[in-house]
Amino acid sequence: MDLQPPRGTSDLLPPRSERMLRLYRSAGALAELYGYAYVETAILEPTELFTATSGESSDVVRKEKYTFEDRSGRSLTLRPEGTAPAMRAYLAKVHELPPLFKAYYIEPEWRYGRPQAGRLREFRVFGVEVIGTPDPGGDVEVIALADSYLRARGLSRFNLRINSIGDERCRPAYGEELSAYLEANRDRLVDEHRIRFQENPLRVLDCMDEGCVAVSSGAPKISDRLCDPCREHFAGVRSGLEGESVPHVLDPTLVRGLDYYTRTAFEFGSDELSPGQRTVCGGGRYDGLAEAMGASPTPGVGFGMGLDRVMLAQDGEGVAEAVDGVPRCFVVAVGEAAREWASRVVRTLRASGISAASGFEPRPLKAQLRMAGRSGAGFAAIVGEKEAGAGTVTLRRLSDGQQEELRLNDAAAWIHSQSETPA
RNA sequence: GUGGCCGUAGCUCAAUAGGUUAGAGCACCAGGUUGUGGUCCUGGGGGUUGGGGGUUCGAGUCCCCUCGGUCACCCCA
Repeated sequence: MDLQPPRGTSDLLPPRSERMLRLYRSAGALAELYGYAYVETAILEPTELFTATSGESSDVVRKEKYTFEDRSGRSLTLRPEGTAPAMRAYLAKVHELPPLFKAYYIEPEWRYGRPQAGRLREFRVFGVEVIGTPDPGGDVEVIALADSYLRARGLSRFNLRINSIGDERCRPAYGEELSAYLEANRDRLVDEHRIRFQENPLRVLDCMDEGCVAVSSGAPKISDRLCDPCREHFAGVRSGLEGESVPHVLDPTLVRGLDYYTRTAFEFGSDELSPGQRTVCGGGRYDGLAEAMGASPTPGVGFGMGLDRVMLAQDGEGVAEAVDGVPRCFVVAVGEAAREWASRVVRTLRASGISAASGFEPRPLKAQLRMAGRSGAGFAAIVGEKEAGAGTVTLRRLSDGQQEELRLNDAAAWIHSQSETPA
């Protein structure tokens, strides 16, 4: 039997699983500090939710859908992104929720494609959404939150690019102008775009093909064509970021891959990752999303952050996150007669707030001590016939071998009094 | 999804131009030390060479398919 997880998925085991849990917990803590509520949505959605919102021309819908039919013939899709499900869930319960709804989630998402490092079919995402306000303050807050999170996770070698891609008032006109321009220069575009630009001309702008780049550089810029409200909104976002001291650069070629985005688009990229997948966090405003689902207009802004990539960026920057899940004290039982007392020791330590573990099996003392050392524990509690008879426990500091025999009731206090950093 | 590279013990690797029972280090287990780990010594377990098929007297080595990883592209988290 093949023990590998399915292609493009990954198992997480210590220490990486511990680090990932750290990323989850710190994400939750930060989001809650900003006043965001935790939400969960179904991992499966009707396929239509994504085709109707992301857009038929988006890559997610065209070739990355993880789609199958259930037993009743319904087409279901493993969510490739979190915003549409979050908005769907919000709209379904809109009357029970506050008009300004700030939500965060930590969830797996799926995209079907050829996997490589930092690009998985199943990947872990920390996302936040501010639903119910068109104010640039919302944009600024989610961006500042992402920036703050990355820095708190020890990262510094990343940058933030932002752009405004307009809204339904100014984008269509710009799109036509851009289309006309691309049409006139189509012979210089890469093959794939000669046809495709008609579906969504904005897409050509972030193409890395030499010819496309050359054409893009001479193309009309959306920033020069924004309608007044969009221009004002974007100015608000930028000055807000200045006010929050969030470093960023304007990138007129930045376009989001999903159709529902309006106005603000942004991406955080890590210098530690391969150029092709350096994006660690992407997001933007989606004031048209609710309408795409047939609901009344509801503005929103948010981001999705790829935590697998955040961890890779940490690897690249040499960030060492503290590891949990290691017992403070490893209890060693010598001989059958001491086993009962040993489990009493384990219970007592735990009741005093000291994480304690044992090896379960009656192995030789040296083997158990080896296990204690391997476990990463700071201390070993040696319990044999002698201790069992005397109601004591021998505590050994594993960093230097110093040890002391104490009454069980004094053991926890003694460990607490020791240095917090066992070697 | 397109193209390239890679795949030998848990890990890192070795195995002359196809040639006998596929080796080593680390890790793991046991003993030396019947109550003291991380050092040392001795011994031990562990591989259908990713899987399948083919060529050959003979395949880890050559060919095909397949699975997986990886890099670039597409695109993004």
